[in-house]
Amino acid sequence: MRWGELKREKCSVARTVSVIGDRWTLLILRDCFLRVRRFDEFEGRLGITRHVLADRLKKLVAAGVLERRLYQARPRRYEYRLTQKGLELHPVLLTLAHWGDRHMAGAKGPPVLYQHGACGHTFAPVLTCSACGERVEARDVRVGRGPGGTRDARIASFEASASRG
Amino acid sequence: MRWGELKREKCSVARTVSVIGDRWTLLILRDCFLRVRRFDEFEGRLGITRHVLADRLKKLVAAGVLERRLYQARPRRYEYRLTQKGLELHPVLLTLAHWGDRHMAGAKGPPVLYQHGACGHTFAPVLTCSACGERVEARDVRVGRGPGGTRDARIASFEASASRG
DNA sequence: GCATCTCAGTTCCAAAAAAGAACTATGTTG
DNA sequence: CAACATAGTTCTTTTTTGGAACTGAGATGC
Repeated sequence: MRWGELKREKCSVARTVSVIGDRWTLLILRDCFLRVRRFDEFEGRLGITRHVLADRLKKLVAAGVLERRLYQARPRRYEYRLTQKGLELHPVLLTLAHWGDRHMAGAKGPPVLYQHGACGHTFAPVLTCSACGERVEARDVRVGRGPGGTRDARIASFEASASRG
Repeated sequence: MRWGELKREKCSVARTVSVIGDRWTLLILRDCFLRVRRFDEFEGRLGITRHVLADRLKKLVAAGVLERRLYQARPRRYEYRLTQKGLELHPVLLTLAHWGDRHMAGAKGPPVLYQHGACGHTFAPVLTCSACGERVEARDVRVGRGPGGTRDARIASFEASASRG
């Protein structure tokens, strides 16, 4: 399977992976959330080749995750900013970072801490259920076929017994 | 930068990406959460080449995300199962899938639905703050240097004003 | 007013990784 | 004994990446 074919898969993970399932893309997005916006700053921070950086930025713009915005007229210079669609990747990056904090950090502890503006506390991200508000555990999630799905031996077709949260 | 160098970066996103930042790896993990465990079933479902599949499984085992377990003695056959470390990637996959549901689904709607066993409802994952329990928004998170971090122009060194949740 | 600098790319070649298909190992089944 | 099953490995071709140099459009320094 090639990159292009992936986005045609009937699976939201596959489709998401077709956009961000690449190590450079994920690191670019990490920096976007740290307010990095310019080509040279991405290059300098990431140690990515200009070639690949240009390619990934182009793909992210095409996917609607970043927008290329003119910030200077003469000479024309562009920067890259997260769109709303891109901003909504925040939970992905945050859970990714949290897993790394838990499982890949050295003896000294996590490299960064996150502070929740609303309450002022340093926090860890917790995934909860939109319906009941309780914490969601891997073992306690059942997967069933949705309206846009096709048959899959691993996915039950439960008659959605319930409302959406 | 090569794959191997990535895990030495002092960033939890980079370190996590060094383990799962690859499209095939993410799709393999998706299937793991659907209880796929055998080489041939991964191959058949994913359309991955055996070569790459063997490589990715080996890396995931080396990273402690999967374990290779003997399930039949003669001939010796192994299957791959999520470890606790691997199970804790569930929030990553769930947020990934949710983003795809919101932004990449076709007109018919999302391909799968998630049911929360505890409450029985179909739900969407919501990221909340471990300290106050409220929803966490991208714009409302500040990043500061943690105990294992080094200087970074983009990361403030806030004197953690608060407890950890 | 020419050389140098800035920033956002593009181009070129060599090296690494992935696709695709066939082959191996170890046994079981008909 | 031939065919089947499962989990890989090996081989060759194609694609992607790394690395470094080059381009273009102006701004700045001397």
